[in-house]
Amino acid sequence: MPTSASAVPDKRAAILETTLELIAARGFHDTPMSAIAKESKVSTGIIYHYFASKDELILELYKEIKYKMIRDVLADYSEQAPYKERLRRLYHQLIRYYINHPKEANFLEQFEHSPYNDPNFQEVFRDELTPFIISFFVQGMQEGVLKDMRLEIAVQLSFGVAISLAKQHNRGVLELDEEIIDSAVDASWDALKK
Amino acid sequence: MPTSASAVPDKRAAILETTLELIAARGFHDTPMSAIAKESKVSTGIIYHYFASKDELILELYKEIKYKMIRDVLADYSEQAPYKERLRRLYHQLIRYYINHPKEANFLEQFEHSPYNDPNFQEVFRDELTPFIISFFVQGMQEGVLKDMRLEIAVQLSFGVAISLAKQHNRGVLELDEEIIDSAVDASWDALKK
Amino acid sequence: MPTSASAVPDKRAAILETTLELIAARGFHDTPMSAIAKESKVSTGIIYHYFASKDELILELYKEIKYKMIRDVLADYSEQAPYKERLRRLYHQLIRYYINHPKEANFLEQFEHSPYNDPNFQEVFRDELTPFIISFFVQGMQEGVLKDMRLEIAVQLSFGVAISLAKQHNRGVLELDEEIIDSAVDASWDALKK
Amino acid sequence: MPTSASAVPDKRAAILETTLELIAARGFHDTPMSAIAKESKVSTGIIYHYFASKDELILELYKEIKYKMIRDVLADYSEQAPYKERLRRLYHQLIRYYINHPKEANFLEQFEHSPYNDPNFQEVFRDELTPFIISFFVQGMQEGVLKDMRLEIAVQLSFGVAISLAKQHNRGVLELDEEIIDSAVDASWDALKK
DNA sequence: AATGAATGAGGTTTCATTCAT
DNA sequence: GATGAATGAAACCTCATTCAT
Repeated sequence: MPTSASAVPDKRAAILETTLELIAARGFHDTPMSAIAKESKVSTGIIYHYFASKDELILELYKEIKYKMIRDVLADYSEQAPYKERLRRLYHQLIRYYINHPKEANFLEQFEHSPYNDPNFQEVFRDELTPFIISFFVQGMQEGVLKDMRLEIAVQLSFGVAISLAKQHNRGVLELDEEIIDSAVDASWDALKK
Repeated sequence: MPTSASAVPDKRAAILETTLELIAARGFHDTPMSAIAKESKVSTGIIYHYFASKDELILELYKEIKYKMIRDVLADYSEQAPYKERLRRLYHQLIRYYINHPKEANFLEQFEHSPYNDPNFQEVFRDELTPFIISFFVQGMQEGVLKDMRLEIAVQLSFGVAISLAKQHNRGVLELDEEIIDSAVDASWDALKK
Repeated sequence: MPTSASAVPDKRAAILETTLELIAARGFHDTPMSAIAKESKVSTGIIYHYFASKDELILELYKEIKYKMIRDVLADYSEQAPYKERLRRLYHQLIRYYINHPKEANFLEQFEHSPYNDPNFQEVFRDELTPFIISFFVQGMQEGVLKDMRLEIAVQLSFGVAISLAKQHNRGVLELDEEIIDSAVDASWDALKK
Repeated sequence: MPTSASAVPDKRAAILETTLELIAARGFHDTPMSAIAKESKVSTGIIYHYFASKDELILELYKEIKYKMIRDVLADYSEQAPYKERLRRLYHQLIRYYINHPKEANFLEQFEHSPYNDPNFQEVFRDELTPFIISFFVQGMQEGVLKDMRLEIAVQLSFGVAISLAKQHNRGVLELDEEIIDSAVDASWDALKK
């Protein structure tokens, strides 16, 4: 009998962790609930105590990972630094997160390119990153340091590129280091700056 | 009794077309063979006459679409034009293909972010686009018109951005036109050029 | 609410029993899992909870029946009786088992003449009857009461004949009684004795 | 275009031969018509030109093999030889056939222990061996050279044993030679003779 | 005679979910 | 909270048979 709170195994967390691992390794279509239960060392029944359905479990996992990622990436952001430096830090943070959390990165990619990521869901889902990014680029344009261009283009030329590079690093087809990342930042900067 | 070739119902093609439509609309995990058969107006059995398994069907569909895309995108490419113009044309062709073939684009995205796209498969798969793109950027750097940078970075700053924009257009979150595309080309060009 | 153990429906046992009945009546190739499920009054799914596959189910059934048969046949065996008497008792017990368990007998015959009975399986399968029979005949030869002959020949001249006769009885082409069995024992004895 | 009769491939014979091979190797339940067609290098359709159904094909194969076996076994039978010698020759011939035709032997065993061998079929099937064997033993008893016993017992003590030994030889668990066979004949003879 | 594409019922197995304990 | 036996619809795939050519 456990006598301290910490001795209670947090089944909910174990289920989420296992789900992440299995989907990262085998994909949505090869991750049955039975495998999640077995790997988590819980019964199938208890999963339905914590999550209404498999879809709810996956959606919940997505939310938690996405929020954690946003928190991480924005952690050391400072309004004080010069604009390009702020871009550089975000760029690095984004890549760092993807590289340090390959399973999470893989899951996010799979999710966002699958039918789970339907419009209804994204409407309900409160993403705090998008408004931040919008204001980041709007601010740069208003300050006259960035070209006037569609925000979507600016995002892809910077963070979109960062994510693509991190994905290639995780796949093992491109070895990133600080220098290479900085060269990408510089090139992106050339694309964005007035 | 029809005697023309067009009267021959090409079941194999019908199956591939239906598979594309269903996966684009509903995703891998919601596209059973029974639905493909019904929608194609063929029996389930005949699918296995043309394709050894569901996986084979999906892999074959991927190959056919990818090859067609490559052919389309490279169709009007000309070595004669100045370098930036050649980039611009590829950029536009890529976007045009994605916009004119939203189902194919969607399928490619889903496939390439799913476990179907495992290393074993890509090793066997003969992609003719990658070598072309490599030589395109290597040439630009050797001519001194492009910055020296990792090819992967150059690719993302140009074609990666193009694809991302086309995807957003197809999702309805960004309305692309020639002018906007050209502004993206210009920004990419600033990123790449020496 | 029933509280006795007998109220617990032993689905595993029901599945095995039904499988035996159906295969005895209709053969391997006409005994689908769906029929086993329906006849056992269980869902198809639960069969796979107890048995990994149809083959596993059949193999398991074979093992259980074979072990039970061996136990039954050897039940009243006594080292005390004279040699011929011991032979006679084994002969009778074997026939009795086959006659009293026609479904089991039929299943064993079908199994042992089918590809299920491949060498790999028999190697793993621990048959306790074979070593017993070997020592039974070796002992008889060492005591000088039996002719020296290959064990396989001795086995067929006695127990092989017993089984064949029991099978014919079960098929209704030969009505066995104690007297007829004893006449077979006597003839077998003439074949074996020195 | 074939110009001689011998150039015409005898598809019917090829189908029967392939069926024999496949069933001997893989069993009834793993020998689909498609495999028979492929291995025979004919179309599936043509099988139905020669045989009304799969069951007909198998029944026909059984008949042909059984008749050939009977012809072979009885080939050198002579009423002239002394009784025990006649028994010995039949014994050897039976074993020789089984050993020289392992696929046929295997097929016969599988067939006769499967539901294909139902009473309706055996009633229609004109087996010329059974009447021969009956008269062989009846004659021996009438001549006073054999014990009076049920014919079924006599059959098993002689030919039943012979077949069992041949089967064991084919399975590789018992190496038969003339001497061993003769020792079995002698033992059987002791069982049968008055 | 011969082909082999085509059918579709039915085979084995999986899996999200429920529920008695 | 927790278990895991149980359900049954539905998944993928097979296969005997047919039929237009």
